[in-house]
Amino acid sequence: MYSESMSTPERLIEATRELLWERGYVGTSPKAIQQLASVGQGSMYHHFANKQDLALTAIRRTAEELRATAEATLGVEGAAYAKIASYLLRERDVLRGCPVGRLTMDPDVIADDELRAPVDEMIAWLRGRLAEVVRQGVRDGEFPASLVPEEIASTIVATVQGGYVLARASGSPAAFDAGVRGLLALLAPRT
Amino acid sequence: MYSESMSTPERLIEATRELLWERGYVGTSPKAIQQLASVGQGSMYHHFANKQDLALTAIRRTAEELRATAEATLGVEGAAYAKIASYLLRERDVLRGCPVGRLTMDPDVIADDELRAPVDEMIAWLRGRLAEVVRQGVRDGEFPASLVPEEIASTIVATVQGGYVLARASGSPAAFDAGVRGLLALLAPRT
DNA sequence: GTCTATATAGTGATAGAC
DNA sequence: GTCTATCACTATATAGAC
Repeated sequence: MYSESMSTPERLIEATRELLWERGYVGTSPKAIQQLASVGQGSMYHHFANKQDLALTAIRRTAEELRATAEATLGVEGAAYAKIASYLLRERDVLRGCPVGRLTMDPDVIADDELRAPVDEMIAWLRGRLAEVVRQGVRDGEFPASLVPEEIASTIVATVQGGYVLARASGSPAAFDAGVRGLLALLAPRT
Repeated sequence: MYSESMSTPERLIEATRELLWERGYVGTSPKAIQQLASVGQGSMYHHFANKQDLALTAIRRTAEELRATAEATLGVEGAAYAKIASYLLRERDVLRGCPVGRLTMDPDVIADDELRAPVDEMIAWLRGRLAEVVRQGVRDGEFPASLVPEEIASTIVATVQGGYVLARASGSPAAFDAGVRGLLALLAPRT
């Protein structure tokens, strides 16, 4: 239930973001969105053409938010390892999973190029941004020159996305933390 | 459409496995199962109490199969790194994702302890089994003693599970391969 | 064991009044 | 902009005949 101070379209978008995160696209019905947003059937279809249209708006906003969150941990001054650690160790609602990554398991999102696009872009951007940081680390002698920045970046993103899977399977955030600590140990500069 | 030589329950289980992999629990309807299995409504409810019952049978079988597949790569004689590489590099239908891991993103699976149990057990077993291999590697001096086997095992499983996310987001298996190569580079014994 | 009939609720909209 | 009515279809079964 969203504040009455929010406009109707705004409440619909926020309700959709919430439900997409919780239940995915296939598991989210227009009716559920309307109820969570306290908006009538007619209103919803006045502001948005259909479920896909609303979901697209919601996904784009969520992806943009995640990008900003990541940049906040990676865009600071400092050593590459420290930036990566900061990204990996930032506070997360682990058991809820990643609101963007989880959409990749949704058949209707993957089947629809328009819905998949913002998901793809966000993850591609993150891989590229992390590759930059790894490249800096190699350049500074922090990491061995044998490492391929794009590969390590993919490993980092995968560890996070997969960490959510482990955590949700076991019902505990501990599994996520274990995976992250393992990766940090592997990345740690040998002194 | 499954062979007529398979029994009715068998066709139902196989159809359910297929659909759970493709569309998840929330996205799979009894009707879709019946059609794929070429089994009538009445037949399905004769052999299985309901959707949950059938899904449970299907999930258990898939988990068991995955366990056997993993053991085939990890249970051989050889160095720890080689076993891990063999596990990571085995052939996979990358764009389809993991038939067990994907269920962790399904709200109705996570909300139902009975459905979650086989998923949890399979992933817990895999983490434990990989931890054993890492422990062997540490014992043999293949990996630094500073590594915590349970953590590295979690990182390995997470990289695989997350690799599927990257691949499906980008629509290409290349992202999965990149993540795996990055992890193998980090694990590679420094000579 | 399999089939058809029936049932309640939900899905994803469209139409038109207010 | 919002509301109610309506719609064809699907979801998830249950009941009972064959």
